[in-house]
Amino acid sequence: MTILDSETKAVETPDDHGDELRLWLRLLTCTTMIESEIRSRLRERFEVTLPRFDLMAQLDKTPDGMTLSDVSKRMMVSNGNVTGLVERLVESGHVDRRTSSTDRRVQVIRLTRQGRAEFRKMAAEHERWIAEIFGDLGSKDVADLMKLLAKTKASAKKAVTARMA
Amino acid sequence: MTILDSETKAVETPDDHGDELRLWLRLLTCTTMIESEIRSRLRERFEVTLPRFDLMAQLDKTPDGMTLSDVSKRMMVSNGNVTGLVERLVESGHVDRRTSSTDRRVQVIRLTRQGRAEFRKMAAEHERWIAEIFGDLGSKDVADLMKLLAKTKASAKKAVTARMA
DNA sequence: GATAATTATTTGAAGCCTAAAGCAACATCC
DNA sequence: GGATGTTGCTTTAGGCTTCAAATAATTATC
Repeated sequence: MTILDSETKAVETPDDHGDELRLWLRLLTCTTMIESEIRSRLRERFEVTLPRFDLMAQLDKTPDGMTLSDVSKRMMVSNGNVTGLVERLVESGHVDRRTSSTDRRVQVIRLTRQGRAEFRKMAAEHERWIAEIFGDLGSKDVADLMKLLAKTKASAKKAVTARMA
Repeated sequence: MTILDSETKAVETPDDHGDELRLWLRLLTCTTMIESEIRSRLRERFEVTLPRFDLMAQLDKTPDGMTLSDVSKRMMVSNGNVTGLVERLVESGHVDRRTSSTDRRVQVIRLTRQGRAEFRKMAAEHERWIAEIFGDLGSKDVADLMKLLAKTKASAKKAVTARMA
């Protein structure tokens, strides 16, 4: 709802937040579209799900392994979620899980040799897919988007923190 | 990996797609953070989930009701998913479901009076939350982001279409 | 060293989501 | 008007996700 002020210039009412809402919907649509495309391709080409791929990506960065809690924090998902995810990856032979020798509560997980080899192949293709998907953006677009999203992220983080306080 | 060309200007190797990958991760992080904040608030304040809220938003726009297939298309989720979602909303009294009089295969769903009243309250707060979350962005930022995301969406859509062909 | 508090993980209940198979009702075509 | 195909929806099996409760092991406290 816009009104015209005395100088006949469009002015928004104090509590019109339609622009932000539209921005949010567009952001969501965009992300969802890309994410579902990535899911489809991972499934078609490698018969792997995105959560599994993400978990393997974390493990690929830490050859010495991680504890389940580490994974949970890094991926920002619940502990119980990681338990099940790891269970299935152990099942399929991609991940090795063993109890820590110094603390018997702790499970240390690593990629198996096969898991690492497969992941590397997937990651390489994945990177090409992303490049293709963002292909029509020039390098200035990419830089601008990075900046604006950084600002958005900071703004969102502030709102999250404010609510928690 | 960047190299320096004869004029000492940074140039990227042909197949370096790191920037796009970083952009994608930032986009994903940003969206996920906002989405999970919205989920939390909906749950805390109204004890409602995001999928339910989204479905009610669709129904609020069509007072004459929609068929399950309509909902499925609009929300871009599977038919089976909608069946379950609607089941729970009927259960909680927010949605009314009845078989079409002209085609006994078709289920027409609408918001109940109570469902509509509750949704309106939720939607108003939701809009304020979004405004708060994007609060640090100026109106130029918002406009720029809209434009860049439109471009991104178009680029992604092209990649999706190309794969399907 | 026993008790209490903390930490790491698992389990269970519930919801969300998909793909694929199945069922019922409608539409078409001869 | 009966066989064939299509459409709308539900069901099933499986995976992902959370929260909360339970277990087990370690650390801190006295």
